[in-house]
Amino acid sequence: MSAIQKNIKSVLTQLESDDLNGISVDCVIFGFDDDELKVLLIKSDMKNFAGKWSLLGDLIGSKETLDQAAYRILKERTGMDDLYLEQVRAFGAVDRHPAARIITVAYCSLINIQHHHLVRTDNELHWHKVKQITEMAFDHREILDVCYEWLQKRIQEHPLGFSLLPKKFSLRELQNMYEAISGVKLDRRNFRKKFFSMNLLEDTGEYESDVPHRPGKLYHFNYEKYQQKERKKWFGIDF
Amino acid sequence: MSAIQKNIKSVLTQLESDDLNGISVDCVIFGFDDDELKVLLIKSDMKNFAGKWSLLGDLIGSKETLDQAAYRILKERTGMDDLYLEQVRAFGAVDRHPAARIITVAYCSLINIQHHHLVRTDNELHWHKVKQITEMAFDHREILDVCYEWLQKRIQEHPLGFSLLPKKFSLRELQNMYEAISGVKLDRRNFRKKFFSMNLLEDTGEYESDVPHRPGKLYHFNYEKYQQKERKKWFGIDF
DNA sequence: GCAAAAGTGTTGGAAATACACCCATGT
DNA sequence: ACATGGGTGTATTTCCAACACTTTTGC
Repeated sequence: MSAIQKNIKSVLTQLESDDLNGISVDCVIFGFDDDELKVLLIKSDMKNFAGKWSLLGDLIGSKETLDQAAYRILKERTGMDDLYLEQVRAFGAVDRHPAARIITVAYCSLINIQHHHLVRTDNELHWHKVKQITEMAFDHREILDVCYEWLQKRIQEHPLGFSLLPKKFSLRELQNMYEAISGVKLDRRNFRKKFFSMNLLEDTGEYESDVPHRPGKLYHFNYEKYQQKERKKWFGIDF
Repeated sequence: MSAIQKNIKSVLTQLESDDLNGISVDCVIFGFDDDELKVLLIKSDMKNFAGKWSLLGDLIGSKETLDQAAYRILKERTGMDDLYLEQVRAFGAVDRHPAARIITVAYCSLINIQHHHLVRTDNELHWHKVKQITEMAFDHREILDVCYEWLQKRIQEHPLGFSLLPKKFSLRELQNMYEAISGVKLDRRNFRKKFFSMNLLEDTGEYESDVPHRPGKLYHFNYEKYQQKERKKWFGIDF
């Protein structure tokens, strides 16, 4: 066996060994429309999962960070690059992908469905009602579940939910969004009190139009003011 | 060029391509001793980081899940396999590892330093005070910071802090642990009220010994009771 | 007896909850 | 005129924060 052959054997062995695995990024892209939480899915093009719905994902490039890969996937599909995006966690079951050992890092993204048009609509890219989704390809159902629970928790402690709404929104829309995501009905007056007391909603002076009732005021969320606000460090033990 | 050589070239090309990356798991193992939060580190054996401290990590095997890899690393170093362990998140900066493109998944683990003896103490495995750590190898300082913030938040909403204490502990120890991790001084009476009102601490009937003052009662945390307790779903918007 | 921490209740203020009526608009 | 949701205030309750003295043990 020649030296180069030995060298090559070593490389091939490495490939089978513990050292190398594939890594992908999967994006759970949530939208809010018609008072319901939706998620953007495509039809899987793998034989094993023919007809099943799948998250938007791709293998990560060797020259891009995880965040960059996630933004790239979003941009490819939505054409937008200013979306809210955050890593949730990695999923590493051995047999989660039938073709190879692929570990995936799940990202959660929030998008305003109205402001947005899908760029590539191949593979039947569609919005699906989160509540109505049943079976999915790979372990994507588990990933979706984890991301949905992450979102339910996260909207309570961080103002990311505004990314689901238009820049200018009514308090009703805001409340519907919170109710749809959390699954909890909230008192309208207390909800308003809560948000007004934060001093982060600014009156745009505009009103809803095309509603068959008294139009509500439109507000926008002042994110800069939120950033400058000092966070309280300790919230208190509660479990 | 022979067929095998072509094949090999293709494999080598793949190695350089976007498809394959290395994946590791790094464990941030916290302990609590002498009223201070500590973390378990080893001296890096990489030339680039000679003398710098490093988290406990390893490449993931092709037949093990991420969680299994993390438990394996813990077991190898501590000899224990019933530790609290939870994934925090993945880190994927392109140049975070000087030798290759390695993405790592960070896990946070909590251990009671007393109940435990280090099995392999090579590479100067040692406990370090979290507050006194400065420079570290790779991006491990960032990982540690993220995990520490994760811990500060997590102990408020989940009873994982008990893993840092002996099975039987005094309320003083419990409070010291919370104060050390959060960096916030708490009122002793209110702290007691809080924990007693949960009905999850059980009086063991035993008392501290070898303390130069009135000994305190020892309690243990009833985790089963905690599990059975129904969680309240909605905590309220607060940001 | 002295040092050092254990143990224990009350009170005032803030925040969360529950709740009902009039108003503006489109049809 | 009527149907629909917008907009508003108050009373009650619950939770949190502040605060001081007596008790028990080791030395």
